Amino acid sequence: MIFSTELLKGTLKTIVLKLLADNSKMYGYEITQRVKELTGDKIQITEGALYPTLHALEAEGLLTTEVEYMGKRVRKYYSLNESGKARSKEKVSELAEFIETMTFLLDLKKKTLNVLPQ
Amino acid sequence: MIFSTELLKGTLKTIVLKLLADNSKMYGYEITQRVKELTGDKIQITEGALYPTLHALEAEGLLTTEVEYMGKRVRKYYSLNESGKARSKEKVSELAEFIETMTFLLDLKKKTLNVLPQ
DNA sequence: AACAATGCATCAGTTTCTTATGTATTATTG
DNA sequence: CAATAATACATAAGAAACTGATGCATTGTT
Repeated sequence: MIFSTELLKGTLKTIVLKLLADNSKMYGYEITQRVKELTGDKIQITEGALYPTLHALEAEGLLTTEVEYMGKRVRKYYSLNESGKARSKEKVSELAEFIETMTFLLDLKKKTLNVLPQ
Repeated sequence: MIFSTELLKGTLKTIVLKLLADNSKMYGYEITQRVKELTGDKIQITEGALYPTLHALEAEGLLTTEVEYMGKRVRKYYSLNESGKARSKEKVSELAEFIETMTFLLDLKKKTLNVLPQ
C-alpha cells in the first residue's frame, strides 16, 4: 500500500529531522531513497516536496549545509545544528504523542508490555 | 499539548467515519465534543473543518442524514450507509498501517506482546 | 440583562503538498 | 554507441485540507 498522500502531510519535516538526527549528514536525494527503502516503498517523498522543506528548515536556522562534488555532479549535504537537534526531539515527541492519541481514538490498541531499556 | 494542526490534516475524515461506525447516528457539534472529550482536549475539531467534511462525505454517498428539532433548534444527524461502513473500515486500516510505518520509521517502537482477542 | 454554550453554515487566506518542468551528469543496456 | 534510467539539484502552478473569522439563531447560566 502506498499511502494516500494526505496522511503524509505534516509529517515530512519530522521525518527529515529524525533522519538527520540519526545520520550526521545527508543529501536530498539520499533522504528520498532512505525513506523509500526503510518503509518498503510505502512512503515515497517527492523531490517537489523535499527540497522546499529542506530550504525551509535551513531558513529556520536548524541546518548547516556543505557542498560536495562527485566528479562534476554536486551534492548538498545537510546537518543539524544544536537548534536542529532540539527541534528534532520536539517534533518526534509531538508526533509520537499524536500517534498515541490517534491509536486510542481509533481503538487500535493492542495489549502492550513495556519493557524498560536496561 | 494541543497538536500543531498540520498533523491532523488528512485524519479528519477517518476520525469522523470511525465515530459514525461506533455510534449509529451523531450530529456535527456532538462529534466535535466527543473528540475533545475522548482525547482530553488534545484534539479539537473546528467547525470550519468539520461541516465541510461532513458535506463531502455525504456527497461521496457514504452518509444518510436525518434532521431533528430540539425545540426550535435544529440538529442534523448523520449515519453511515453500507458504503460508509465499508469505507470506514478501509480508512481506519489505512491509518493503522500508516501509524505502524511511521512508528517504525521514527524508531518509536516499544516491545509489544500481542494478545489475541478471545 | 449579559454572556456562554449549543448548533448550523460559509468563506478568504494559509500551508503543504502533487505534478510538471527544467537542467545537468553519470551509469546501464540493447 | 545511442537511448534510457538513475542521480542530483531546483522552481512553480494548482489542488487539497485546513484555520480563523464571521454570521445567524436558540437555549442555558450567572
